[in-house]
Amino acid sequence: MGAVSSPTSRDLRRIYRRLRRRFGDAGWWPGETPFEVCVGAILTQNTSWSNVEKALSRLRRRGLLSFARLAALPPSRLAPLIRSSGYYNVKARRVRAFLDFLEAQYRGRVEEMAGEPAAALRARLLAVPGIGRETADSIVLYAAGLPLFVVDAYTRRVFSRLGLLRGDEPYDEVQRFFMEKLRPDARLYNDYHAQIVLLGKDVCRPRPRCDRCPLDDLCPKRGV
DNA sequence: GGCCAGGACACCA
DNA sequence: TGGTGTCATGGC
Repeated sequence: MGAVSSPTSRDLRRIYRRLRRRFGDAGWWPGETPFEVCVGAILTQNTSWSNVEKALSRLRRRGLLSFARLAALPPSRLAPLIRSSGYYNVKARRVRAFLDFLEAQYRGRVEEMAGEPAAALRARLLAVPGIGRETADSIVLYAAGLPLFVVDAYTRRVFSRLGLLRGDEPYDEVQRFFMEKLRPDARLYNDYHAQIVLLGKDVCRPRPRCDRCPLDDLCPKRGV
């Protein structure tokens, strides 16, 4: 149920190879440290990355992109610094909640999160207010390096364009769609999702311009 | 000036 | 359980 058609793991690998051919090794999450990845994952909620990058750069310039420095900052002082990322009051509180969690559970060290199973870490993160499925999975995969496939707006858009998803399936269902077909490999999940985002940014816009899409012959919307 | 962007959550029926 | 409103900036 859910998927419009029933692609096999071979289909997903074929799409991946096609994307790799176009974009190369994405080697991707735009963050310089695992800690930055966590902060970025929260700031990018429903926000374009360019706006997030402005906020991260601001924090970086002030030397605030570390647990110790950021934890010393109350949300009321963090909020204006992340203004460009939108929803800044909400996000300041969410960053704070994450920092409290990180301190309580992992002594403030993101690296220590990698020491437990992906599913267990995900469940813990989901208990943090302001961290939902996508943000939790982004942290698990891109900061902790554990194998969970990240589902985001790009994932839904690209694969619904391909006719392989409706696009409105529940998050966990879309995640299973990928994880049941791909081997549990964090590097694969990382790069696959990165490729999807690159394609989504590049051609699979809401108003599609599919003329340059490397998946043309797979895409029912070709020529739209 | 309107639309869109790598969500999460409270509230309501 | 599903639908809706809220949070907000910046680029095009």
